[in-house]
Amino acid sequence: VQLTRRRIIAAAMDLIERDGIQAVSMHRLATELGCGLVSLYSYVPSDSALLDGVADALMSGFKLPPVGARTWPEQIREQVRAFREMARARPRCTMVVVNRPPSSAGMLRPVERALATLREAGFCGQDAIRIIRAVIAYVMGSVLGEIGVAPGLDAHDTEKRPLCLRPCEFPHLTALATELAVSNPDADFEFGLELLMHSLAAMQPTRAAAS
Amino acid sequence: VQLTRRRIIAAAMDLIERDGIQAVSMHRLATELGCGLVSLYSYVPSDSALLDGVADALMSGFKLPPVGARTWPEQIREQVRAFREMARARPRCTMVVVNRPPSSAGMLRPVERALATLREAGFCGQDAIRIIRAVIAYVMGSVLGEIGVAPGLDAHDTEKRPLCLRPCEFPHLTALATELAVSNPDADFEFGLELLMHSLAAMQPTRAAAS
DNA sequence: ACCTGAACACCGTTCAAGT
DNA sequence: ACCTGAACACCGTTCAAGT
Repeated sequence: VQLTRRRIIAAAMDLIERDGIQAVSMHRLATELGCGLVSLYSYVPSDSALLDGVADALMSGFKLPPVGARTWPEQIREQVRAFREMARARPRCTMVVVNRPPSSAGMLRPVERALATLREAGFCGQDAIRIIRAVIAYVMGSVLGEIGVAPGLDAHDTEKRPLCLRPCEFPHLTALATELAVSNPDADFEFGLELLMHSLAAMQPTRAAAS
Repeated sequence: VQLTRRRIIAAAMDLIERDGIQAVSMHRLATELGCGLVSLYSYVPSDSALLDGVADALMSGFKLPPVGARTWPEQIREQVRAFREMARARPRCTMVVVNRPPSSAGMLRPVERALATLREAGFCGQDAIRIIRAVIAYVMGSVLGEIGVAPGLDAHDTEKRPLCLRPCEFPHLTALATELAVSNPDADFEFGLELLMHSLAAMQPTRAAAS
């Protein structure tokens, strides 16, 4: 079985998803792959480069939804939903992406696509960039809140005690405890997405003349 | 000089802000404080608890803007801007907060305040929660994108090469390279915030009857 | 009883010694 | 020339040995 950069990164992704990011290390990865520790360094120059590779691999495997004959707001919505689906399917690997600056072409492909969608809809470059940045911020923050808080993703499975609050200091939070406990991540995500999309739809430029 | 949990966490925050999160460790913290390594463990039970303490201390020090006689949208805006100011003042410590579930009362105080603002404005508990979650997602994502990408915040000062892209594969991104290079974080942040607030203002409930 | 030095099992990375 | 075992300087945490 030949050692490859591809194989190393795939093993790292499996390990991250199985045991958490804390469990990943060069030593562990080497034993997992049954190869010498030092051999890894000829394919992956460092720890940090390994995580860049994981982020790139994950985002490259992320299939953008087909363009089809949809309106631009629906195209944006679909793309954002697809990203969130990936986050739910591979939460721990996605956290690596979220915490890493875009360091490779694979991570920018969805941005390019969104840019194309918005330019085609008639937005100028400046507006398209701003819109994408806002949407990315919302999506990243949602994913962070949704899966970053999930149990076991942090170190040591810290038993999350319910963190009981003094009602006198937190009257509203304690009053809404039951509403806060039952959460519907899908509905919450769609709600915030609609807030953004509703304002964006109102911003839609009048399409220049013909074609 | 008495050793205190307070002093330990303050030293950790200084160290994080000065040398980055990667540089923080129990060993290093002990030498920084001039105390024995093991002494730390009587005040901070673990590595992870230390970071929880940092997150809590930072958020507890975060001064909410006074309520004054503003409208609720302006109150929300001000609170969100205040958080972002803190993020800009202490970027590395803020990244700790962003990557950690709300683990203490200090981190929930701003949420309580926002909940009060929205309830007073006439929103029901469910709506208030959803709104806050959406706003938090946007703010967290913005901060993550804005300061998480900043140089030197990651490990080893990875020389950020400009990541040049092939124009044939990324026509829009390369065409907009100059627009992407000059970024105005304040304006970008406000733009996205207004997208949210604009939709929220349209959602404002008709205030029930009197008083 | 209390505090902590030395120790343990890890980690990323390097380098010289092997083939 | 190439690959890698052993080594180095770290890390979090523990425990028994000191006061």
